[in-house]
Amino acid sequence: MKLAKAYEPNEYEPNIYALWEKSGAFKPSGKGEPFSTVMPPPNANGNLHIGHALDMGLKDIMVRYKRMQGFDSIYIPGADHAGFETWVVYEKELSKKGQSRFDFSREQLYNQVWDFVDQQRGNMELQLRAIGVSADWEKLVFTLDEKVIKTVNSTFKKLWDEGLIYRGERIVNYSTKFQTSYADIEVDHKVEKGTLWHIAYPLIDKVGEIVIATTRPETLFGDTAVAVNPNDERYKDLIGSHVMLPLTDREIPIIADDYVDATFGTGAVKITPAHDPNDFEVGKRHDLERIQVIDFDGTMMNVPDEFKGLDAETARKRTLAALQAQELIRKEEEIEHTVGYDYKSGLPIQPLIKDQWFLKMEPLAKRALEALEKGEITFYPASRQQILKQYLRNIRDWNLSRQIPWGIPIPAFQNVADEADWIFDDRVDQETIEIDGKTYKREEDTFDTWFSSGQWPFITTEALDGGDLSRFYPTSLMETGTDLLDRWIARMIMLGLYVTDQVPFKDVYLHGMVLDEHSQKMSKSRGNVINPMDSIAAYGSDALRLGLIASRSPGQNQAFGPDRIVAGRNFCNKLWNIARFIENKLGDNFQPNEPKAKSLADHWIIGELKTAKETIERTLDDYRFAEASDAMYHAIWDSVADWYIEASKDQDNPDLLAWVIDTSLKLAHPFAPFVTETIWQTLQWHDSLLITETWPEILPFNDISAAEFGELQKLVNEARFVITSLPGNEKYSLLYEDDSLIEDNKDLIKRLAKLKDVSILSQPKGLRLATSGRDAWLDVSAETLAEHQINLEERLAATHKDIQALEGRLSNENYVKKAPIALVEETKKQLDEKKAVVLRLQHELEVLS
RNA sequence: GGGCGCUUAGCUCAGUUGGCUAGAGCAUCUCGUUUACACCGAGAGGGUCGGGGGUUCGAAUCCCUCAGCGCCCACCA
Repeated sequence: MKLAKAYEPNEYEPNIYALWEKSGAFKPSGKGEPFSTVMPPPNANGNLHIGHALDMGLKDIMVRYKRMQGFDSIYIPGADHAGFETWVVYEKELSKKGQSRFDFSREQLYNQVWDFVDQQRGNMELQLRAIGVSADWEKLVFTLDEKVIKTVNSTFKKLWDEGLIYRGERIVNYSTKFQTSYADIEVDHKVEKGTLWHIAYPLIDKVGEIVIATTRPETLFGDTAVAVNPNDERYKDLIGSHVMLPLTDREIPIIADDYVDATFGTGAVKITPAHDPNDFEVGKRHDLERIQVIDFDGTMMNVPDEFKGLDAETARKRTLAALQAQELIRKEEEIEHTVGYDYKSGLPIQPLIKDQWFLKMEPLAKRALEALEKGEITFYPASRQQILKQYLRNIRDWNLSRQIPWGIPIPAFQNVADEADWIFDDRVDQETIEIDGKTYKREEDTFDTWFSSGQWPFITTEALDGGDLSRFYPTSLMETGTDLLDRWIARMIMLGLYVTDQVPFKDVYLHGMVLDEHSQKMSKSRGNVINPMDSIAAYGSDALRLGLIASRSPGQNQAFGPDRIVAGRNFCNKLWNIARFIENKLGDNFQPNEPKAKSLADHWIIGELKTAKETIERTLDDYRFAEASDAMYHAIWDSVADWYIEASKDQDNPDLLAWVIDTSLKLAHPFAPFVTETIWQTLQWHDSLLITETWPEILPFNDISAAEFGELQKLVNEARFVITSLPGNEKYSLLYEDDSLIEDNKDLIKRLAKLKDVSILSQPKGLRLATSGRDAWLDVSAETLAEHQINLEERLAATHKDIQALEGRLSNENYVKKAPIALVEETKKQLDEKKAVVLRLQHELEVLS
C-alpha cells in the first residue's frame, strides 16, 4: 500500500478506532497482573472540554503501555448523571421554552431529563472515541444504572444502620437561585470589603441602648436575642434585661455567651438563629426562637409589610434607610470579611434552616487518615496528600440531600402520623407505602451526585458482587484534576474503606488545569476556549494528545496553545514519512527475517532505541508523562529519522530497518495511538494489531561499533559546523590520512556532511578538523584559510578555558577524594581530549602563519 | 489566620536520590529544494536558573532569609 505524502489523520482515525473496538482489543486479556483505571465519568450533559482530553489521554497512555507490557488491563468508561450540574443545564433548556420546574411533577421532570441526557450521552461517547480512549465500552457504567442505585442504596442503609446517617434541621448553604442546598465545599468563599454597621437597640428595662455590630442588617427582623461575652464588664449589668428590636414591636433578651468576642465590633452581637450557623448554635444553647425572614426563594418573609417580598439586597438598603430615619445607626466601619457565593450562579449563598440528611464524617475520615498515614496510597505529586490530610482532619458532616428531582432518590419514608419516624425503604417509585397499617410518605430529595461518584471504584469493578471485574479492585490508578481532591478523591477513599475495607486505588495522579496560551483560565466568556473536537478535526487526535502532555508536570496548571498541537501534528507527520521511506525502500513484497546488526549505524540505532525504551519505562512507571513522551519523540525524530534513515540510504539491511520501524511504532503507540496503528496496518509483514502487540524487545548490539558510529557523528558534526562558518556556499572535499573508520564510511560521511568527495591523501592539506580527533582535513583554499585564522583562535581560547576549568576541578583534592571514581575518570578523559584538541589547533595556526 | 505551589532562554514550560558544556516546543538569524518529510534538512544566537546568605569537592536541585505572583482551606458577627 502506498502512503500519501502527508499524514491526514481524519482519513484514518475513525476506521482505526472501529478496528480496535471490533477486534475486542479494549477488553482485558485475562492474563497477567491486573492493571485498571476508571474514567472519571464525564458529565452526560454536554460536550467534552480540553481538560477531559488531558484527563482521558493520560489514563489511556498508561492503559496502552500496560496492555503492551502484558498486564491484564482495563480502562472502565463511565458517564455521570451529574445531578445538580445537569439540572442547571436542563433548567436553562426549560426556561428557553418558557417553562419551569414547577410546571411538572417529579416523575415528569425525571423522565424529561433522562431523555435529554440520553441524547447527550451518545454524543459524549463519540467524542471519547475521537480522543482515542481504549476503554472497554461493554463495561460502561452510567451513574443511574440499576446496579449503581442498588449499591448506593445499600451503602446508605449500612451507614443508616450503623448510626452514621442523621436527619435534622441545620443551617445549610442554600442556593436561592437553584433552590437547593449545597455541601460546604461547593460554596465559593471570597474575601471582600464590606461594611460593619453599628446599630443601636434601645433598652426597655433601663434607660439607654446597646449597640450591636452587623454586616447583615436585613436579618435584624429574625433576631431573637442580643449576645455579649459573660466576662465583658461593659455589658455585665445588662445581661438578662431586654431590648426593643428596632423597626418592630418585639422585645428580645440580652444573653451571655462565650461565643461572643468582646474585642470585635462593639462586643455585642445580634443573634439570628435562622440565618447564621453560629447564631443557630447560640440559639440552641439558649433555647431561642428561630424566625426565618428570608424565604427559600431569596425574598423577605415574616417582616413588616413594607419589606415583604423584597430580595435580600434591596431589603438591606431599605432596612438601613429605616434605621437611619430613626437615627439608630451609630457608626459604619469598613471591614474585610468572607462572603459565601453560589459557585454556579455567582449569587450569595443564603444560610437557611432546612431539614436535611447528613452523614457523620468523622469516623470515615479517621480511617482514611489512618490508611494515608500507612502509605497505602501514593500521590503524584506527593504534596497533595498533605492537603488531603488537612481536609480530612477538619472535616464536617456532609449534607447529602439535594432538592432537585434529577438524581438518585433518597430511599427513605416518613410516617405521616409521626414526623420523627423515618424508615429506610427503597420502593421510591411509590409516593406512599403502607407498613403495619401505618402510612409512610416518600422523601422527595435526591442524593448529592458525589455520594454515588464517591463509590465509583467499587461500583464499576463490581467489587461487592464478586463480578468478573472484581479482580481489578482496588484499582491501580486514579487520575483526575487537582480540583477534585476533596470532593471526589477524599470521598472515594472514605467510602471505599467503609464499604470494602480496602483503599479504592493504589496510586493517585492529579493533573493541573489546562490554561490558555497566556496562562489565563479558559472560559466561554473570555472566548479563549480550545475545543478538543475542533483541534482533532484540524490536527488529529494524536497531535492533541502529544501537545497536551508535552512539558506538563503533575498538579501544575499549565498554559496550552496551538503551537504545541502543531508540534504534535508535525511529529505524526515525521513518523508517517519515516514509514513512507522504509516502505519504499523495502518494497511491496518484503517479509522480514531475523534482524541482525551489521553496520555501525545498525549497532548504534539499537543502542539508541534501548536507551529510549528504558527511559520511557522508568518515567512512565513514575507517571512522568512529559519526560516519557519527550524521550520517545527525540529517539524517533533525532536518532531514527535524522541519522539512521540517512545512514540507511547508503546501506542495505532491510530486516533491521523493519525492526527499527516496528520498535519505533511500539514505543510511540501509547502517546500517538492512531498514527502508529495506521502505519502498522500498512506494513505488509503484519497481520496483527499494534494496540495488542507486545512491548518491544531490544536486539543485541555491540557497544564498540555503536560508539564508532558516535565518532563518525562527531566528525560529520564538525565538518558541518566548519563548513557553515566558512564564507560562501562552496562544497568541500574531506581528505583523510590512514583512517579506516573514514575509509569504510566514505559514502555515509559524504552524504551526511554534504561533501564534494571523501578521499585519502598522503600529505595534510587545507583545514584540519581538530575537535573530532581524527586525521581529517577539508580542502579549503589558502585565502579562505587566512580568513579562518580568527575562528581557530577563538576556538583555541575557548578550549583553553575548558581546560582551565577541568584542571581546577582535578587539582581540588577533595573532589578527587570524594566524588565518585567514574566521575573523576570522566573528567580526566575530557581533559586529555581537550589537550589533544589544543595541540591540533595550535598546529593548524602554525601552518597558517 | 493556616496550608500548598510558582519565580529557569523572547514566550510557554521541563529538569525526582545534588555531578559532564542547564533542556524542549514555539519564536529569531544564516544556509539549503540531496526524491521520506518545507507539517522539511543543516547550522547559529539567546539563560549570573527571582535577590541575598548557608551546607557541600560540587547547588536550578538541600537549608535559611527577603521580594513578587498564584491557589486551596478557615463560621469571627
